[in-house]
Amino acid sequence: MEGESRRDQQQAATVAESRRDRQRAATVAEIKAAARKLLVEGGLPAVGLRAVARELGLSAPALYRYFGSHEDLISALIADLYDELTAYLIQLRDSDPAADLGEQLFMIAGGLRDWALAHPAEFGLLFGAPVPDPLDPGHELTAGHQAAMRFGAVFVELVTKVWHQQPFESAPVELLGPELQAQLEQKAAFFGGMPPGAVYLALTYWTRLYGLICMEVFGQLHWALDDAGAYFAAQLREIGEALGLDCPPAD
Amino acid sequence: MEGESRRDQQQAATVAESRRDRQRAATVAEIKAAARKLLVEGGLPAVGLRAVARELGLSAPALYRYFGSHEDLISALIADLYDELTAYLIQLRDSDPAADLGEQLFMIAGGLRDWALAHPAEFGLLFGAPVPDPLDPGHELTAGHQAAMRFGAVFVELVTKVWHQQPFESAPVELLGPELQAQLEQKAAFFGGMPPGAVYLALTYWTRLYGLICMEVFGQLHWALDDAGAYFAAQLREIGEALGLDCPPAD
DNA sequence: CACTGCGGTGAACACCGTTAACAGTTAACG
DNA sequence: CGTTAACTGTTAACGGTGTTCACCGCAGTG
Repeated sequence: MEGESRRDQQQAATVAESRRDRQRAATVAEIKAAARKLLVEGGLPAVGLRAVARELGLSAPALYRYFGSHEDLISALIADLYDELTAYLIQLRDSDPAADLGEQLFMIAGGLRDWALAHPAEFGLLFGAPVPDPLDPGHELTAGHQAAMRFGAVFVELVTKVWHQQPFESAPVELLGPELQAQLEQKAAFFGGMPPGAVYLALTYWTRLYGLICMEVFGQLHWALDDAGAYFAAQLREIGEALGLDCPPAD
Repeated sequence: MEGESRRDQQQAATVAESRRDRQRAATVAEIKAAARKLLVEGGLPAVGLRAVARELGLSAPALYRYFGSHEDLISALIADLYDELTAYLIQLRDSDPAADLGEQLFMIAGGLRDWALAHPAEFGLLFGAPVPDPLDPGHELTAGHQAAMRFGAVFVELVTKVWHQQPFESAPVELLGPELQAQLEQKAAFFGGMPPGAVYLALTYWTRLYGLICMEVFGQLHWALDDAGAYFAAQLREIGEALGLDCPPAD
């Protein structure tokens, strides 16, 4: 938790970065790169301290100069992966200047699936592991949590932009019920002031997208479908219609 | 892989179960019960060979007389958990003789969620871990796989019964597209001869249910909802409507 | 009876995360 | 400048893991 308090203070006070600091940052990056490589090659259990250390010709205890524990390393890795995924989706979203908001929504949805299928181990680490706690104890925000929020914000922001551009039909009150209505209303600010029925649809979009990708990556769909790609596309069209988007027809 | 070949052959040949065999089966059950207990108390990492052995006053190597490896024990545990979950859902489904098929579908959906929330560690073990392979290599069906099929069959069977009783409106061809249409048609036999558009809806039912429960159990919904119960109920009503069921209104 | 094999043991191997004690380099300060 | 402190690395060691081996006692059987 307090691995290098003094260094952080100094770094916060003076923006100056000495040679030591630069080399240290480089080593940290090298460690995370090695951990990432091991994760890709052998999954999470392959990311051991000794394995990472061996990857850059160090001894295992040396890593404790950079990370407080094995768990800290994994957490840092998770945060990095979130950021990488977020950057990838943003780059994908802005890749086609002619794409409207709806098309952008489709693009990042497909992009998330592509990334998940291309990096199953990383995806499982980010989304398959149980998130420890929301904000119950001292609401200590892990770097991973913050990165996860930045990631989710990409979707939330885009959905709200879609709604503000052309409000889609909200889910009816009879469907939600009073309790859910109240909960959604409470979170309205987070969704750019959308009404509860619209927040519900935005949440549905995310829930279904997450579920689909999870099932496919975790191989939970093999029994029913040989190639889940077409199914994913159809589901995406269905969700898009609910958001008032004109979806491209099935090819 | 071939832990006790001779014993299996003998057991297959003669149904007679000697006292030894009975005691052996009892010990196996005891081991799995201890493993289960440790899983509940401390999650998967708490299920160690030495810990299990300690639970019943044995040495760790003794367990190798009953399970070929730690992984085998976990696999057996997974299979048992699938069977337990399946039994629970069946019992729940048949608990109310007055319930029609649609109500039964709601009951097992809610039952699955309840079980998942009550046993998050077990749920993560069953559905959060990546299923190794569908049937690519020698399609060696693990006991866990078979148990998983029995579990899934409960849902498939009930959905098909619902459809045969009162066919719900199939998803339109334009939504599916030719490729998905062909894939679904191929799997029609598995779904009791339902048309592709109906199989698609049945699959959607399962996909959304899985995604919802996964997200909630893995804590991936905390940022948006304080209590996911109401959201789950609304989603269930929405899915039920797609299956032509008259859903109870939100309370 | 002798014999076979099952169920158990403790010792040992290789690995893991982690800590402690120690040494060399490097930056900072009087 | 020299002294000192911090930083970065080492090796040794502790307790933990899954796993294998050699051994041993006892039940069941020919």
